[in-house]
Amino acid sequence: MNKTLQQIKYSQETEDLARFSKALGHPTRLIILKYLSNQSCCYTGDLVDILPLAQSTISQHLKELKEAGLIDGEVNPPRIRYCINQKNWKKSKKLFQTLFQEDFNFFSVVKL
Amino acid sequence: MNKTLQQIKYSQETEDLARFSKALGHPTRLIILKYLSNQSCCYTGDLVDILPLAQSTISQHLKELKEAGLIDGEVNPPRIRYCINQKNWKKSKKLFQTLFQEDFNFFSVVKL
DNA sequence: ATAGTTAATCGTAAATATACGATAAATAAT
DNA sequence: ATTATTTATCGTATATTTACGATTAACTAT
Repeated sequence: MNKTLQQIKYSQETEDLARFSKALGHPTRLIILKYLSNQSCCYTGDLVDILPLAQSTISQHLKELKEAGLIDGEVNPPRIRYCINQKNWKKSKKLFQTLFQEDFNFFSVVKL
Repeated sequence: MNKTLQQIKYSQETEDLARFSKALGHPTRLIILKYLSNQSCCYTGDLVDILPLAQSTISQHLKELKEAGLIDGEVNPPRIRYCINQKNWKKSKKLFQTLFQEDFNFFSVVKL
């Protein structure tokens, strides 16, 4: 007797952590984030110089990081200046810390 | 003048962190891991009872967590006992800590 | 006005992920 | 031996991801 349900309602924390994790789930995006957190900010072109990937591909990765909330893009024509979104970066740091805490109460954190 | 290269060689750390992140990048898998880290171990059936998903879907998620190295499955017929792989769990914890460190040297961590 | 620069977006192809039901395998219980 | 239990795997459909080149948009510089 299998259950069928397309949509599950997860807690906000679980959704957030999954979204952040997913964004971190590609080596190229990790490189971008590490670069950003070191340089504080950069332009798309800086990354195009560093990474052996097409400009459009890098732009796509930046879009995903932006949509996950991990970076911001400030228009500075004709370029766009990308920075880490400090608020969400800290938020994701906290969520990961909670996940890896030695002891936590499952039911206080996990709500389906 | 766009670059074209299908395969990029990332550092082992970057690959590992991306693999762990990707595995964490789905709410259902987060729930499973949180449950496991609380219960220490469980069977597939326990998760089928908790999660409103088909048994085959849960089995698939367990497979992904296993392939990422985050859990182990010990055959205990006809059931399979799943536990967190403590070694890799700690490893991923460390990798995330490094990622979120306030200050680190980009070039000491990131090697393309 | 024209040309150059920067970076997003579009169109597309291939691969991967997510979900399901059905089936199979392996064992335990009757 | 037969039946029940547990869980992986198969087949499949749909959605998403990842990559590319080409194009477009927005601005700068000449």
